[in-house]
This record gives sequence, C-alpha cells and structure tokens, in this order.
Amino acid sequence: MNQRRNRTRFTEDQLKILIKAFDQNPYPGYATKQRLALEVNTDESRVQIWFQNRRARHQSQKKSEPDEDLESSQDQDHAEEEIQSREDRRRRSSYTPSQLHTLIQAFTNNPYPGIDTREQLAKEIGIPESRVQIWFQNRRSRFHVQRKREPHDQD
DNA sequence: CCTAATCTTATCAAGCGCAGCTTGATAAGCCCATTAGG
Repeated sequence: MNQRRNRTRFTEDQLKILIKAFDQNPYPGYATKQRLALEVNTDESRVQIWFQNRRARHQSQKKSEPDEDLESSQDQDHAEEEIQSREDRRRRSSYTPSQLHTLIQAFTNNPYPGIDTREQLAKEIGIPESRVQIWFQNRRSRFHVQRKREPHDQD
C-alpha cells in the first residue's frame, strides 16, 4: 500500500555524533554524510534528511534571535565564505533506458509511491531506494512546471 | 508533542558536445512548508 517509511529513532549517542558534525558544518557533502552514516549505523539518506530537518529548525531559531553582539561586526562576508566551502555532492546517477522505462511506467501508474513500492522498484532496477525517491520528486516537479507553462483551457 | 518523513518549488551542476538543453542532486519552505508515527 501507500505508506511511509518507518520512522527512524536515533539514540542519544547517535544524536551526539550528528549534532557535533552539524555544528562543525551544517552542509556536509556526500562523503561526510556517508562517513557519518557508517559511524552511527544508519543509511546516508537518513543522515541527509536529518541535516535537512535540523537546518530548517535551526534557521527558524536563528531568525528569532537578533544576536548582534560583538561578533558579526568583524566579518560580514561570512555567509559567502560559507557557501564557497561547500563539500562535494553525490555523483550524478545515470540510468539506462530500461531503468527509465520501468520508472516512467511506475510513475504513470502512481506518481506517489509509498515506501514498499519504492523499495520494490529499487530492487527491480538495481538502484538505491533514495534515488528512486529523488527521481519521483524531480519527475513530479517537472510535470507540474510543464503544466503551469502550458495551461490547458480546461480546469 | 517532538521530529522524521514527505511534498513542492527553485536552483545548482554534471553530462553531452561545444550553445544550451536535459535531468539528477540539493536547499528552502516565513510569521517560520505539511503530514504523521510513536
């Protein structure tokens, strides 16, 4: 059926490691996320989601605090520097026509597959489930964009 | 209730082939995205 992945429960030890890494760099590259995943014994995709959620929480918290003490006056270009030092992304995947065919067919059948369907697909075509999920996200996104660009006279 | 999982939208960037398109990967979401599991 169409259900979510089981909710991950991080232990305190795991969180300690993740938080420490987050404080050092809230935008880890793929290699760092993989290393962390190994260290806390989970999947890289869970580490990725954890960082995304933590950034969302942290940034909202940041906004509510003015924090104009004696630190920000010294280096104003800190933000740019932060972006520049971003680590490498995951290497771009490339799918065979056969894999794409299977994905597209599944998409036509259901653009919002649950975890079971995604994992089954992943197994079937031999790519990680996280890539399947990203593929569906991108596909849906572009489907929506195209719809906006060429609005049909109906609706 | 807390926060992992999910969704949309926008953007970066690899690959191809040599200008600019296609598409996988990543980030943000604003009175602070929504949904839902335990």
